[in-house]
Amino acid sequence: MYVTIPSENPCPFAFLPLCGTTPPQSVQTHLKPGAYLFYEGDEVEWLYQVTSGVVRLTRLLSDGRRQVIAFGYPGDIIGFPAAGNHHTDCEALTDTHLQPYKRSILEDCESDPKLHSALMHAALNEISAMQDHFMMLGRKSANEKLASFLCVLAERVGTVTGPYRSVTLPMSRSDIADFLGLTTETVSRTFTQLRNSKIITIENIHTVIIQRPTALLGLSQGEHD
Amino acid sequence: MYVTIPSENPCPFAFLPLCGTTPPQSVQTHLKPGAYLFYEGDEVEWLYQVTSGVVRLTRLLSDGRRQVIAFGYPGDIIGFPAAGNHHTDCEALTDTHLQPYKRSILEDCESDPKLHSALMHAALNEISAMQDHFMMLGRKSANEKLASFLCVLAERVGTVTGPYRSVTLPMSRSDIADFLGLTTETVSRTFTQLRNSKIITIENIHTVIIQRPTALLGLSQGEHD
DNA sequence: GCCGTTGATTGACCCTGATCAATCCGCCCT
DNA sequence: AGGGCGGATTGATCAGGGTCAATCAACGGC
Repeated sequence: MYVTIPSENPCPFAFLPLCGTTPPQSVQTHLKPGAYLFYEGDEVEWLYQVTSGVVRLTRLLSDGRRQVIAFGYPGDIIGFPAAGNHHTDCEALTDTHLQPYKRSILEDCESDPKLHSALMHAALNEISAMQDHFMMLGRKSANEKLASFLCVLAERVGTVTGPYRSVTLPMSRSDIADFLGLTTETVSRTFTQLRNSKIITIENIHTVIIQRPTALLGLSQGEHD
Repeated sequence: MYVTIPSENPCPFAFLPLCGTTPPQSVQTHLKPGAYLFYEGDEVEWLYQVTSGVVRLTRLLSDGRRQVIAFGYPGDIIGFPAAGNHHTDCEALTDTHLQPYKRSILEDCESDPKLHSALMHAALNEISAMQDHFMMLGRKSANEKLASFLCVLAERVGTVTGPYRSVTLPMSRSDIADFLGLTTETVSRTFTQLRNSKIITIENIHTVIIQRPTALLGLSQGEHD
């Protein structure tokens, strides 16, 4: 999941299970929180579609700076190889179930052309979503970043609670910070600001209720206050 | 071209012409500086490999903020579709020659499996390079950004002039700024800093000579001064 | 050759968000 | 219940880079 440009009526996200084959015994298809699925540099044998739960993809700089590349939500395909290797670490944030696909399906379009094509489209959509994310990282303020993040999450995985929509945040504040190119302190302060302006309420540390979705959307697009 | 993590001995960039077929008459394969190849929202009919010259891919926010998504240098494939459409504008910065490939080759792996596979790999490499670029946009200082940018360019398209390596910058300062998530003023000041510390000399506005490549590389990785 | 235009550079100042540090809170353990 | 731990919040301060504005330089047109 990337922070793409949110809109009032985005095309509804389509969770498309690519394939219903039963996974081979040899592959991990369930992860407990904190478990790693792969590390940067590992050879790619499998791609995965997240079927439930959330994973986090990260990349590290030698001096310890970290960038969260993406969060993997149900429907997302993760593990695209470059030169045959993983270029991020992948850790489960919650109990996660995965549907594995052999990497060879990317290279070989004979054996399962339909799946091959589906993975190709997933890769192309990935590129487009990442382009939107560039805009967010390079050009948006802290306010806009967090507002955009919450909008996208609400759209993707928000649940309706009474008259409002609530969002569960399985990741830590520093995960959010490293995703948006901020510090944990700034993320925390920005949450507080949003709470003070009554745009959100913070039910608990992992649950946010969006009180004024239109205001949040406005903020995400650069309107002030 | 993205700003990937530079290293002392990067794998040499391979300019792989994907295919030698003569282009169909109907497609633009040559662009003059300032000419647009496509706009955001256009339907994708063709992908292109840049064979000579440089193009610029941009995305605009409704309020005018701009992000340069990538520069297209010889060897780069541009025009990957998402939902069938272009998601950036593409303008030529110099005289540019292009090798077009029918978009259908992405969807259909029957007619030209080799080319299909080559385009798939280009898309996968694109994803990986973009991940590196995330790190740069989200986590690097202005100094590091510009140093990284120059390192990558020197590696990719630098030419040897006497004992030094020089780089041609066909794009404007504000193109560089919008690529790195900075302002033109900051880009300009950072160039001046690099010049003052004798790491580069600025031959003219579009040509930089790298006097101390190791120092530049160090800066790009976060060493101070 | 001279101006006008456009992009680049430089300067002065300010503001957002980083940094450093001090609680605070929730949770687990005994 | 009490204590300890890690993450979150809040506060105080600072600085990197943005903003606004004033030259400067290159180039094209006449």
